[in-house]
Amino acid sequence: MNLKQLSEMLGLSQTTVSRALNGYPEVNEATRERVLQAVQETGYRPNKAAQRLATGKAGSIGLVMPTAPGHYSDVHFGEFLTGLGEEAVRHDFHFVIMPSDPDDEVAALRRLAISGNVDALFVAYMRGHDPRLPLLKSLSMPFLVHGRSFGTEPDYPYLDIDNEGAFYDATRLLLQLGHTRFGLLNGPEHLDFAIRRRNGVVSALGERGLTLPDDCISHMSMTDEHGQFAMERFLQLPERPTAILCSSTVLALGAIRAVTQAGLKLGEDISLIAHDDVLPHLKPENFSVPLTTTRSSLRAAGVRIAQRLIGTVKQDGPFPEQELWKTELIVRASTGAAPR
Amino acid sequence: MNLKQLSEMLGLSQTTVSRALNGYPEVNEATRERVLQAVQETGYRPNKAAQRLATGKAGSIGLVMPTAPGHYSDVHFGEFLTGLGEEAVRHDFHFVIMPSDPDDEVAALRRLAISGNVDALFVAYMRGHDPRLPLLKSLSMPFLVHGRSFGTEPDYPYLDIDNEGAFYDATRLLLQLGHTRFGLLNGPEHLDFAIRRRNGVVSALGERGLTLPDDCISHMSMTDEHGQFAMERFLQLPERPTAILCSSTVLALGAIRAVTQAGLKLGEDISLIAHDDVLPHLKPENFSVPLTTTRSSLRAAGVRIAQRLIGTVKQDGPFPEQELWKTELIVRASTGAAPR
DNA sequence: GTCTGTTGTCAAAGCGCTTTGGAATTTTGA
DNA sequence: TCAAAATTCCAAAGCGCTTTGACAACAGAC
Repeated sequence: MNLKQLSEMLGLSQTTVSRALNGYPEVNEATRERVLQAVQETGYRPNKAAQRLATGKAGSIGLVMPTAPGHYSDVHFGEFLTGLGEEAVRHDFHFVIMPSDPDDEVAALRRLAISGNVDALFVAYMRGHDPRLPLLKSLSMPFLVHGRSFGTEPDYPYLDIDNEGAFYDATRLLLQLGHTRFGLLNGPEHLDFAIRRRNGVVSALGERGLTLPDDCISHMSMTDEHGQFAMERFLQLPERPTAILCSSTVLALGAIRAVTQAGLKLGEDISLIAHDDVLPHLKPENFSVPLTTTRSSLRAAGVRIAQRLIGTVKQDGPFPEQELWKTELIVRASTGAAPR
Repeated sequence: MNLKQLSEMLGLSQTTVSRALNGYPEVNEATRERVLQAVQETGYRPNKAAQRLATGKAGSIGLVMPTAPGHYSDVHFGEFLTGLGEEAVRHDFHFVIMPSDPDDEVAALRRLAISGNVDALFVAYMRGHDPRLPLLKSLSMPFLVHGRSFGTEPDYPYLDIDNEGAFYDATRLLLQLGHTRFGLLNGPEHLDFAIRRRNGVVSALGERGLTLPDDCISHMSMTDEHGQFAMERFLQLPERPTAILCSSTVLALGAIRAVTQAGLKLGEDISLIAHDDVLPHLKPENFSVPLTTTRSSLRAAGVRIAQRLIGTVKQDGPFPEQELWKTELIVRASTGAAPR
């Protein structure tokens, strides 16, 4: 069943039927009703390829999925993708995913762009001085980045959370509780959010004349395994930290295991604040000691990004080019006064 | 730059240029060279939408990605996807991914099929009596399943590994080593592979007149967390098992942590065999006690599945409809004679 | 010299949709 | 009442590719 057949059936021209379906105003409401009715009955669905050819819009957004030997396809990515997906489905958009070795992302992104299969691009896992940015800017295709790229002029559309502010505030809270020795369990060193979070901590400490020693910073991909391992190292330091900042509740999971196994009490011997991406299977309030967190929903970010991207493609805009979301600092039981 | 312009530039017809590019035999080699040369210079790329419209092929395969509240987007899925991706890139195919709540997969699959964006469908995470199978069969679109569906007539194209055989063999090995009390750390109960693996164990035990008590079977999603937790429970049983079968090296990671923390020695007090999907970040030979495993590369399965699916779409076939891969049983240090 | 077969090329007909530029028809305003 | 404006619809021209059917051009066979 195609447009031609449908329109013949209705005794209308293809034009009118097409317009009725696409919500153009110049078609009589009664006629539109009749068309919609017929669509229901016949199960007509416009041919996507033809639509694409005629409109030049693919109805899809492309993204490169980092996945390669050694790369942990992590829960955070899945959660974010869910948000994107939720919104995409609503607009009958879809994703084209190009899996790629993280070292080859620029090339993968270019392939995706010139493949002609996507209207817009999305990138995440931003690094400092990210090499994908120049490519994206040169591509004359809408794009949106999740996060930012430290060290690059912020003249591109992004959605980010205030990582620096979040960790600055968290650090301040711990300082107010009397802590002086800090540890930071962070994401991979080259990633933008990790850089900014560290800066937040360092800057809050600096205001009190404190520093964050190198052996109290640990960069790693964010699995609970790594969290445990890194925390164990912290605990063996001669002057072990009493206050821990943690880039993910997943890391915190492991870190807390280490704390418990060392016979220490969370919230008493060790205070910990984790960033909470609102992963549905890992609620900070369900930890044996409920976790103090900085919160910002990764899924909500996914939804918003899909909205903006799809809006741009459909020219529904205008959307703000750049958004910086504040995080919430939620105090629970994992933070307490510094032990003396 | 489009076909028309290119052909005018070359003084050839669109037909000839098109044929030259698509490898038709009826075009002079010299002409073909000339065309290829021009393509190089101009950077001409055929418009995908037009190709799709003309050929009716989208050049893409669709899959539903389970991702929802409570669903762990696990490493196994990422690893498999990488294999699919590797092969897809080679053929200039791409994926269309529809994220979906696992409870809504049938609907998601249907949406994907009728979206007109894909030539073929792929499904994984098969369950017993999987409700997607009837849908797929009714859809008149090529599809391929990874795994099988226990309890459904196997009259659909699949690629699976011999899960039952793998766990049967592994159990036999442990029996030969003198073990009599077994534990099984398995994947989610409703999934096909988990069912078959359990059957393999039960059947090998049955031959010796042994059984697998209910409290020695644990079904869970395959994270190391869960592995640790389940193993801890096993260790507290009055008659604790000495031989453990484990559905993933990820589970094994946690299980071994539990074993170690209980002060037991792997390969002496407890023997363990895990199934190894060849996850690049988790090599069984690098475990503190190298792991005895049944091995089958998930990524290789991805590659093969992409091959078959793409081949089917391009009518390159014929491919065998159904493939059952044997696993390798590789003995390392985590298995030893039963303690007495 | 005609006839059959090959080989290399082309014009033109789709593929199924959107959109442009009117053309009918009805409503409005004076 | 009639011209102008608004409303509703249509025919036809693309979008950029593949593929069908036909046609020159040339070779070798008779």
